[in-house]
Amino acid sequence: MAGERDEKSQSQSVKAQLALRELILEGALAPGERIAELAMVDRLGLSRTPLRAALIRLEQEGLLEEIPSGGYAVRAFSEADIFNSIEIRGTLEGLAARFAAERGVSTTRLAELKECVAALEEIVEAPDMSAEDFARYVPMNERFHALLVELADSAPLTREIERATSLPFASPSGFVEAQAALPESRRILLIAQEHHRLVVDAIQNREGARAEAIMREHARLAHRNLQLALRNGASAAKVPGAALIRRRG
Amino acid sequence: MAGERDEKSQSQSVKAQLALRELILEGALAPGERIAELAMVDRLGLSRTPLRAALIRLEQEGLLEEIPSGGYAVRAFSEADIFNSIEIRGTLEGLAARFAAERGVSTTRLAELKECVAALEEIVEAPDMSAEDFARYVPMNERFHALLVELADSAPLTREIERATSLPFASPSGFVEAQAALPESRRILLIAQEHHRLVVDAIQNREGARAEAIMREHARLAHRNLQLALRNGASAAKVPGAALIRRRG
DNA sequence: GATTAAGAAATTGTATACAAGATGTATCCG
DNA sequence: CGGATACATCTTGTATACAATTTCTTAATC
Repeated sequence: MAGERDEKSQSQSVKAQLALRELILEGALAPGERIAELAMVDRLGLSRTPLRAALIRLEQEGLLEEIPSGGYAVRAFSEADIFNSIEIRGTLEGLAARFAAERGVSTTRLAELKECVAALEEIVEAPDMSAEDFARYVPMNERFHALLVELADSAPLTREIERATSLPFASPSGFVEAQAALPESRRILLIAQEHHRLVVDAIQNREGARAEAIMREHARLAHRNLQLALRNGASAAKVPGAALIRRRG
Repeated sequence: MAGERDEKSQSQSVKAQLALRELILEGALAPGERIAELAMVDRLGLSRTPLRAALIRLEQEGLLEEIPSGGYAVRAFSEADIFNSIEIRGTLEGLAARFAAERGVSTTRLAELKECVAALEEIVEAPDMSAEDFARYVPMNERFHALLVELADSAPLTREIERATSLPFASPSGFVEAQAALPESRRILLIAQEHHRLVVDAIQNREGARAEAIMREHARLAHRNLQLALRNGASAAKVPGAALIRRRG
C-alpha cells in the first residue's frame, strides 16, 4: 500500500505527482493542451487512479487548469503573473518576518538562523564564485527561507507560503541558477546577503515593520533577475518552468 | 458525466466536496479522527472515487489533514491559527488594493465598486438593523471584496485570496452572522463601512500604501469580532466552523 | 493484572471495467 | 463547393473489485 520507507518507493500517487511536475517544468507538455490520461498512464507506468489524484493536486497547486469539457491542461503564465507571484511570496515572507519580530523568537532558533546567514556569508564572500559555490548556495538559501517561515510559528502561514512558493519561478531560489549566467549575479547575491543579515537584525530588535519591508524588497530581487534572465537568451533557458511562460501577457 | 446545468446536478465529485465541507463546518465530524470512506460513501450516496477526489481537494484547501498511516482527518484550528488566517487574508487583500491603486483601474470598474459601497451604505445607515438587513449585508459585502480582488487584475493573487478565504473563519463575512448577536455589532459595521469608503478613495487617488493599510486594518475587525464572539456564548455558536476551534492552542 | 503476540476485521491505495459525453470525420444535401 | 448532420472514436467521470497494510480484538504468557 503506502510504504514510505526511506525516500524511494513512495506511493504511486506521489510518484505520479513528482513525475508529472517534472514533465511540466521541463516543458514536455505544452501549456493549454489537454493532458491525455491514458497516454500519461503509459508514460508513467501506473494506473489512472493515482494519476488522477496527482492531477487534482497539481491543479490545486496552480500548475494545471481544469478544461471546462473535462480533463486538465498545463497552465500558462504571463510575465505579469510571475511578477505578481513573486510579489505575493515577498508579501507573505514579509508577514512571517513581521510575526517573528513582533512576537519574539527564542534565542536558540535565532541562533540557527544566524548560523545559516554565516554559512551563506562564507559562500558569497569568495572572490570568484564557482558553479559549485552556486550549488552550495541554493540549498542554504532555501534553508534560510524555511527557517524564517518557521520563526513565524504559524501553521496557516507556513501552508500559504508553501503554496505560494510551489510555483517554480516564485520560489526563493528560482532564479539563482539562471542568475549564475548573468554578469550582475555577484552584485545581486551580495545585496541578497545584505537583506539576510538585516532581517535577522530587525527580528532580533523586534522591528516588525522593518523586517517586513526587508523581506518584500528581498523578493523583488527575484523580479529583477527574472527581467534580466528573460532578456538574456543563455540565461532564459535556465529559468525553471521557462516553457510555461507565455509572451504577450 | 460532468453536466453542470444550472446550479444543481453537478458532478459527483463537486457534490461530495460541497456535502463534506458542510458536514465539517457544522461539526458533524470530530477534528482529529479519521473520516471513514465507506461510512461516508453510504452517507452521501456516491462511490469512493468521487469521495476521494473531494478528500484530496479539501486537504489542499486546508480543512483536512493527511493521517500518516493513510486517510484523512478533520483539521483542528487554534485561536492563534484563526487570528493568523485573518491576518493573512488582510495582507493579501491589502496587496490587491495596493496593486489596484498603484496600477490604476478603469473608471467603469471603479464605478461598480462605488455602487457596491453605496448599496452597503444604504443598508448600514438604517437606524435599527434587522436580521434581514444582515442577510442583505453579507452577500453585498462579499461582492465588495470580490470586486476589489478583481481590480487587482491578477490571476495568481485571485487564486491565493480564494484559498486564504476558503477557511470559513477567514472569509470576509465569516463573523458577520455571529456579529449580529453582539451589542457592538452596529459600531463595528459602521467602521467597516468607513474602510470600504476609504479604500475606494485611496484606489482612486492611487495611494497604494494607504489602500493597503486600510484593507489590513479592515481584516482586523474580523479578529475583534472573533474575540468578542468566542467570549459570548450565544454568539460563539454562530461562528462558522466553531466546532473546528480547539481551546488550548 | 498487565503486557505482548497473533489473528481477524476493517480500511485505504490501486487497478480496471463501464457508461456518458465530447471530439473529430465522413458523408449527404443544398 | 460549403455547410450541416450523423456516426464512430476517444476521453473523461464513476463504480467496483482486489490487495496490502493498519488496527482492533482476543488470547496467552509473565
